[in-house]
Amino acid sequence: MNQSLNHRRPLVSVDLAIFSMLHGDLSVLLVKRRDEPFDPHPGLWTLPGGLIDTNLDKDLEHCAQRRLKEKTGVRAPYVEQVGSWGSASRDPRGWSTTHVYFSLIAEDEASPISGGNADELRWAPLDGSRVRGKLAFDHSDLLKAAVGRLRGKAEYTSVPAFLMPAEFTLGELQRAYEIVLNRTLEKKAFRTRMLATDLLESTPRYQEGPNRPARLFRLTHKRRPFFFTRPFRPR
Amino acid sequence: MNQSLNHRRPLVSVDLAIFSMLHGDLSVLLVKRRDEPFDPHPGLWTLPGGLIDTNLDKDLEHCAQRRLKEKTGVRAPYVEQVGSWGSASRDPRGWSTTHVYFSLIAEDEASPISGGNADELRWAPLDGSRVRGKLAFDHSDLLKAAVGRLRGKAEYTSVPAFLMPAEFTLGELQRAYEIVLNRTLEKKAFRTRMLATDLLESTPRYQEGPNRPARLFRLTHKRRPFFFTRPFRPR
DNA sequence: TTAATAGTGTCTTTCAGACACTATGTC
DNA sequence: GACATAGTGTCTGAAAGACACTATTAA
Repeated sequence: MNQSLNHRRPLVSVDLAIFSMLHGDLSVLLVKRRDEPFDPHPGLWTLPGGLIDTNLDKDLEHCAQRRLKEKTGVRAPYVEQVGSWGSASRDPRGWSTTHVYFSLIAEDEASPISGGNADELRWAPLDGSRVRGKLAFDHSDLLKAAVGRLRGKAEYTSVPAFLMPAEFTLGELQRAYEIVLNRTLEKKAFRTRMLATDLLESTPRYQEGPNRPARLFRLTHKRRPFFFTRPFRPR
Repeated sequence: MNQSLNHRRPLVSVDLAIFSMLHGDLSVLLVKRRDEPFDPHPGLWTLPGGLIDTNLDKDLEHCAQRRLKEKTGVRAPYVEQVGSWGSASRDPRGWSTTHVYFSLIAEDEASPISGGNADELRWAPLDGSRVRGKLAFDHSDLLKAAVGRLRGKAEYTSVPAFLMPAEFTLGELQRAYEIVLNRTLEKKAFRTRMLATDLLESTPRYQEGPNRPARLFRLTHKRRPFFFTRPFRPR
């Protein structure tokens, strides 16, 4: 037998940074680790995920979708791989690797968290690239990378549109971008940019309010995000 | 003991797409698999890489650098993670994952391939995102993703500059971009863009030729690539 | 001189930014 | 009417594109 196959094999897991926009905050879903004797970091919060199950999962994407469904009960409109991490030290149980995905869930899909198992779940609002409190393992780093990717994509793609509920106004979409980017954007430029894509379609409905009603839009059935030719002006 | 630790562990490897510009072709370094009894795909070519050695490697980056050094004998000026792949079917020996990195080697560093072990190595010129001939495992897909990343980065970053030798002319740099992007670029726009960065510094030397000598430039000691505010115009 | 590539001047085009303006609802 | 937010008209500005022009070498 080939000697290299006898190398000690690392642990392999998939972790998810599942984002949603809740009460005006970009938030990420966290799971509390159970208090069990041989578990490292019992009681600490982590990104949802876990070891690959070589019987259940046919590939990494599939594993990510399975975990997502398990925690949120929904199929996310957008999932993207952020990257992978692996080292001898990130998990006290030994050499381990993780494949990190981020996904965006619409605000109105985000509430029914659970999905079957009784893990303790919590939506944590982001403060910059961090949440309050310490995360287990290197999950703060993973989260930071995922938030960085989302912010980066917000500069020049339509990715944040996947945070929106079924119907939404351009004002709401702009606010979502502003929260992700943590800066204000110019209204006209934003609207022109968004309407130039083939991603939004106008509905015949309006959102009523204490002032002029706003046109409701919905996403067309494009799966892929739109890439703008220029980023928003940095400040 | 936690049951999940008893899951069968996947194989974990790191693979590298090492690019260089050779004789006017963007080329990638390949290794020939040895003809051994239990090895899958004996005699086929693959991207260099291999299983993580949990004794030697402290993390994935370190493993990538070690493999790179092993094959090329040089430390690449640029290494970037492309992503990770994993499935039950990509390796006949069982569930396996790989972490893919791409790196750029200057033309004048690329010749002394070897580095200690006597693997059969070859620089294969790229035709689109492929090389002539079949690669083992899913390495054609990994290569395609790595080439796609390099091309993508060429649109709006200075990344291809890391393909250049110690001193080079702006014309040579433009040709490198044109080969990577597989289209011509407008000279003035290209020069203005490149000189607006703080990446190039003028040397007092010129490259002599059968016509007007061209100023030689070198890279400043910036490690990070420069991100331009707009991509080159798509065609 | 010619051939060839290096390098520039300058006008056009594109699209984001700024910002004032109008529109339309509730109260 | 006031107020608030929706939505537009239009000028400015920054950087790329086009392309003709000049510069400098060898032969």
